[in-house]
Amino acid sequence: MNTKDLSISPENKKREEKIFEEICEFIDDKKSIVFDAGAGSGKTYSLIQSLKYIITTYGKTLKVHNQKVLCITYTNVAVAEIKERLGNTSLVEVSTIHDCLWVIIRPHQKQLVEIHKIKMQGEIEKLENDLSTKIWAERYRALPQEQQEQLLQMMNDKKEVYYRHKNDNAAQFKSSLPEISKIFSNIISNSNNFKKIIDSIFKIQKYQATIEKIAVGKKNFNEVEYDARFNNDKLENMKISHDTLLEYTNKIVDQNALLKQIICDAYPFILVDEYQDTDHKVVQALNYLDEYSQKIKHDIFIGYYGDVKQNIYNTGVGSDFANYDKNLKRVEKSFNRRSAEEIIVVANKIRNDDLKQETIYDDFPKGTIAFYNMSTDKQDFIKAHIDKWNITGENKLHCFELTNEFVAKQSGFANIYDFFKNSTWYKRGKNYELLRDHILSLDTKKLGPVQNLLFRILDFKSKVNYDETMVQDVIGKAVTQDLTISKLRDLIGKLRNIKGYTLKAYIESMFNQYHQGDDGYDECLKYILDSKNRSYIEIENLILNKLFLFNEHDEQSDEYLQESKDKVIKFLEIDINEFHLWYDYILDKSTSSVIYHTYHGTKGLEFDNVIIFMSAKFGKDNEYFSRLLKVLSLKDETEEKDIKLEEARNLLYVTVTRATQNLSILYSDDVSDFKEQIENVFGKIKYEL
DNA sequence: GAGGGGATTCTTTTT
DNA sequence: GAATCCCCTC
Repeated sequence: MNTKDLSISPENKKREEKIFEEICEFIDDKKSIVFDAGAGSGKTYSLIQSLKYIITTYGKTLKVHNQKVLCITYTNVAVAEIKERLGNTSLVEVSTIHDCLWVIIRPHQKQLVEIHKIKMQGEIEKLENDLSTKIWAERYRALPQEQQEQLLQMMNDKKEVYYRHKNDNAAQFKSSLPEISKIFSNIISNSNNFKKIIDSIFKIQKYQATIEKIAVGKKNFNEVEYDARFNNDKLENMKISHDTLLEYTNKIVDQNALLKQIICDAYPFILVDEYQDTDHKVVQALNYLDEYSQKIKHDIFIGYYGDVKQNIYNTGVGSDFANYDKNLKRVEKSFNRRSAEEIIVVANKIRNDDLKQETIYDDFPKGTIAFYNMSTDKQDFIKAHIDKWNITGENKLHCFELTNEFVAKQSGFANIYDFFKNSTWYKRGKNYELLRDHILSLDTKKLGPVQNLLFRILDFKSKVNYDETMVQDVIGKAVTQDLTISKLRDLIGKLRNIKGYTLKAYIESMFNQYHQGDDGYDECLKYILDSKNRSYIEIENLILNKLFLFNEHDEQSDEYLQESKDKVIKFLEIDINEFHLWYDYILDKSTSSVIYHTYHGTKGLEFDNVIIFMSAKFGKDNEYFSRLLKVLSLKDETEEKDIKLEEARNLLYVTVTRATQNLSILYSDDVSDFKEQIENVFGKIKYEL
């Protein structure tokens, strides 16, 4: 939808300007605000506008005092977008919350280490408490003291064996620890509980040792480090992750008056993008700052830009925001610049607060919205809509699914997804959580190691015939020695000669032409693969090792070995077109006229034609959406704040407001209990196409 | 048929 | 890593 040609009445223009003026006044008065703007209202535009106003009005003063405007966002993508839209300026520091906080607190190592110590002491207490209260530690508790100590001693001796066999099946695990199985048969009989107990004890030991090392001032233990790469703390190694960074910041800012003053002096203007997604702790820390700045009469301006109803992750403050600073001034923007009237009306009903949007345009084309309830085949449903909405490669259809697995499968690479999902590595413990990022992340840096290798090959394959810069890149990096023109031509010919209808064939073809000492070809392979492997079988083994035989200590049975090998070969023999679809998905450049997304992944985006596939359940919750539909049109949920309900409502709001022109929802489960509720919001339910 | 223990199965997203 | 499913034993 191109909104450039649409017209806005002078009256609406004036009203919109007035909202901006209101913000400017609060900026001038250093009165902190929360700017609530619904979906499609141009919230980011207002944020940029505010930043520009601050620069033009206060730029000189800021420069003189060596001060800056701080703009914090939730994601790196948002940082990039704001930087681009804002243009070049040294007066504004745009950064993610975590980066920014770390820069601020990092120099205060003395205090940080102290906080870190207290944190570990707290963790030890928690673990000890678990051991003395939790059911899984019942049998450990029942042991007399000296036996507990004996177990501890024995396990410390067997530490290596323990970790080596921890992931074996229960019988094997037990037999790897024969003495324990004999003396402590009662405890180890439930191996899962046993592991929990031992892990807790080991963790306590580690923390105690680290506290000790801090006390004696051991090298490497006088500094806390923030490691953004992992999601878990490694407290014993003085490493913290995202959440703990916020926790420490919160403590340090609260405790340290001087630091508060330094921040207030350095950043008299702080703008927070998508405030509803920021963590409780961040809002709390900012709150401390605001209060403190008033106390010392160095008023600062904090602007929270966002929309409570678009809080779809349970990590953000969301509607709890209202509980923090009751003195915030509220600015609302109720114009919509995105969608057709029909969609705005429904969206207004879904968000059950008092923010009601209206279109800013006089002549936005008519749209459609429909709620279907039937158990039709999804493909038939899509086909019907392709006709109805004149879907083509230019006018695409965007379908929303709840899970990544569905998206992957609908997008045409089910076999690839299933291969990784069913591999041993991704089934092991917490690795399961990495599956999504490793296969589907649009940020190629986040792909798994195997996926990354395949991606490199596919990237080369897709570019070698069309993209001269790619070829030059490969060749350029590759050829250190001088090649004659004819040899260079040979080399390019060879690279373009790599072919195959499966990855297996393609990789084989890649190595078939390889002879040691080949002019440049070896260097090319090195550049493409970023590995030393120079035969198909080595690649096959690499995948096998990463996904099935990763634990070098494991002695695997022959059957397991054979089975795994077969899986890898079958994987590499998948039609290469499936890999192309995967590749296109990763790069977000699918040529298909039907594109799939997860609900959550569409946040911030907009599409002309949208189908939302919905069912009662989501994840482990069998009534995730049916529960919401039951009360959909009811104004008040105040009886008691229902977090799950709120989350589902926000998610529905976000998805519905993505559509600009045409929207159909297909709900596939029974609606007989809440027909009226649905029809109050979406109009008559349709039972056939 | 109860309960103990093992195996299998999962949601979304970001830092 | 927690919840649930599933199987075995008494």
